[in-house]
Amino acid sequence: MPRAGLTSGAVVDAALALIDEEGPGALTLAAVAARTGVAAPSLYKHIRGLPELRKLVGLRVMDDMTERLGAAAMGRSRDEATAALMRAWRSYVVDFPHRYAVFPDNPLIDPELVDTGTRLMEVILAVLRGYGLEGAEAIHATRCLRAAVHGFASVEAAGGFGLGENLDTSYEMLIAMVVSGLPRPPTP
Amino acid sequence: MPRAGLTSGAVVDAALALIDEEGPGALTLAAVAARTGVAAPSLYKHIRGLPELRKLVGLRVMDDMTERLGAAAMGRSRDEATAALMRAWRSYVVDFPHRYAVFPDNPLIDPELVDTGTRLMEVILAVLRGYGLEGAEAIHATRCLRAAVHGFASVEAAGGFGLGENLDTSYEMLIAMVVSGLPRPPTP
DNA sequence: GCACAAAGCTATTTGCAATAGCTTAAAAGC
DNA sequence: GCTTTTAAGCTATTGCAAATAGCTTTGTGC
Repeated sequence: MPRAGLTSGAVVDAALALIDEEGPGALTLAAVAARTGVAAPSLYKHIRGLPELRKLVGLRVMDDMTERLGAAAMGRSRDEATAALMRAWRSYVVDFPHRYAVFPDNPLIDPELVDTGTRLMEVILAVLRGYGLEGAEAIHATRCLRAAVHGFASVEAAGGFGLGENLDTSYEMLIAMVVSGLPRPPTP
Repeated sequence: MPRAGLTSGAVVDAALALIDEEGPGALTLAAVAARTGVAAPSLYKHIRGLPELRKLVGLRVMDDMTERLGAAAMGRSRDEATAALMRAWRSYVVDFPHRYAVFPDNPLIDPELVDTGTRLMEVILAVLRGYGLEGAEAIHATRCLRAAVHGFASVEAAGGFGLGENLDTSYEMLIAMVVSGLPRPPTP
């Protein structure tokens, strides 16, 4: 029997493809094994089990988002940067609706996620530093931005907005809310 | 063997107690059966299966929240009502953190949830009507409010806010953002 | 060319949801 | 007050997916 040449990265790839195609509920070891052309127990040579696979998938999603958000904020500052960041966040959800559902719940608590989660949070903090926000005020503002953006994204990813009104319009209103609601220390 | 005298309501009660005590992951038919003093297959006399039980639990959570939110908004209007509504929403999460995690993803899409979901949405719409908001603008504003409030609540319920800063302060900032960002037609 | 680590396999166990089909408690009718 | 019937409960069984144990094979390094 020829060797499949799997790596844990390839297992995560297959898991993501599965999630994209059939939703988070389709992520089973049996399905991943079938897709990678291997028997289910063989996966344990690369991952410790389903919980770890979920964690690895979550890490990949966070990394991808960090890259996108960083690119969007790059070269902009203040309101421009905030709006670009928020639009990039949602665009990830629009591009990969199922993937967003496996975004880890508490990346800042779980020790195995805290590094990656912090890196993502740093992108937000960097944008807010453009307003001169530091310390506690920056934390509160980050939480507000995160809550608004994640709330919209998670509802949209779940298909939870019922009525037919344009979602872009709603989101632009949310962006305006956040932007105008950020504390504004005097510009020197 | 004495009869347990179960009803579907009692099954949902047991499910909620389990979720409160051990988290959403602990909701299994086996556990519910043990708690109600009945063999697992007996539960099927009252519920169609685990998916239905989850749905019933979700409905109860939505109903409870609707009651709380309605009571909070009662007798207030405009900014007062909006702030009270938002505080009541979060207070539910603080009181029942695990329960919030089983709040249905898309209550406005699923035909079996749409009535209850609409009733909840009506509470928000009623508050926004106090600003003279109608039609599309009311929909967009409702989505923003919902996104902000649900985003904060779901992150907090999952224990996802890492740093030690005071959460009440963060939330008051979010309330201020939303309140000041709502469209304001001229008061007659 | 051989030794050994790693990648793969089959077989098995465990936990839970779900179905089938039987038994008996309790309420409704006479 | 006895019978009839409905529905609440049971045990036994099936099916599925994760996980573990232990064997086999492939490929690399010496």
